[in-house]
Amino acid sequence: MKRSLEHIEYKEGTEVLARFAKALGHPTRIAILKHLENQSCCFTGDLVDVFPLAQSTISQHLKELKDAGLIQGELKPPKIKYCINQENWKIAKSLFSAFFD
Amino acid sequence: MKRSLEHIEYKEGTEVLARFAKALGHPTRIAILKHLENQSCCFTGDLVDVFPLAQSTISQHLKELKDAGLIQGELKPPKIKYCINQENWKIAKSLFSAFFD
DNA sequence: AAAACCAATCGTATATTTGCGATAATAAAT
DNA sequence: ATTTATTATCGCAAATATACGATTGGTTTT
Repeated sequence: MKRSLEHIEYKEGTEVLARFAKALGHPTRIAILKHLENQSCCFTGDLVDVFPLAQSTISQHLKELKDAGLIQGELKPPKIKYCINQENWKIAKSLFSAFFD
Repeated sequence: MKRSLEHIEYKEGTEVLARFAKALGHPTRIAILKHLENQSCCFTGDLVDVFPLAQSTISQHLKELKDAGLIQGELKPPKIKYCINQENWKIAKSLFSAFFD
């Protein structure tokens, strides 16, 4: 990809916002988050039932959202309960609303 | 990529929101939009001076933003003046703010 | 200890994105 | 008509993303 060697310096918050936006940049992930907002929490299996996608694919999307900090997983063996990460959600919310004036 | 043949049906607004988010999913594009918000408008060349990226790379990012509907280009030969597409900006703003409760 | 359940991860294939230099396109100025 | 200025597009290479089936890793139940 021929990336410039040194890292570009962006203004405060720019990269964080882009990171959140990137995680939101797929309709399935938006749908998962909407689902979580309604249900407050849910298990991976619930989503596999809702979306016509393989379990591994759902799991991958959940990982993306988790890596971006938008959700968190709580162990409820043998399941995992996913919820919105309220702390980061607030940050995302404020970054987006600041961005849009 | 082994995509499912038929298109998944998402709720109203989900794909539009994901489309906007995807366009915002790169720090350079966030920075370009921030720049446009400050300057109100600018030329491709201005951005090439601001960012340590090749002209073709900047042009590509502008194309992405234009395709997503977030900006629009006005011909000011031989330059092109880019501005935020206020109409779609409002839509994006309201979709994001609705999404974040 | 074995079987069952659930979710993550691995391996793979394909598509898309990101970046660059080089080239083309368009319009203005000479 | 040629040159100049500005931006878009092409072609390439490398990185990421998306999707799947198969496998693995935990935990509970039998």
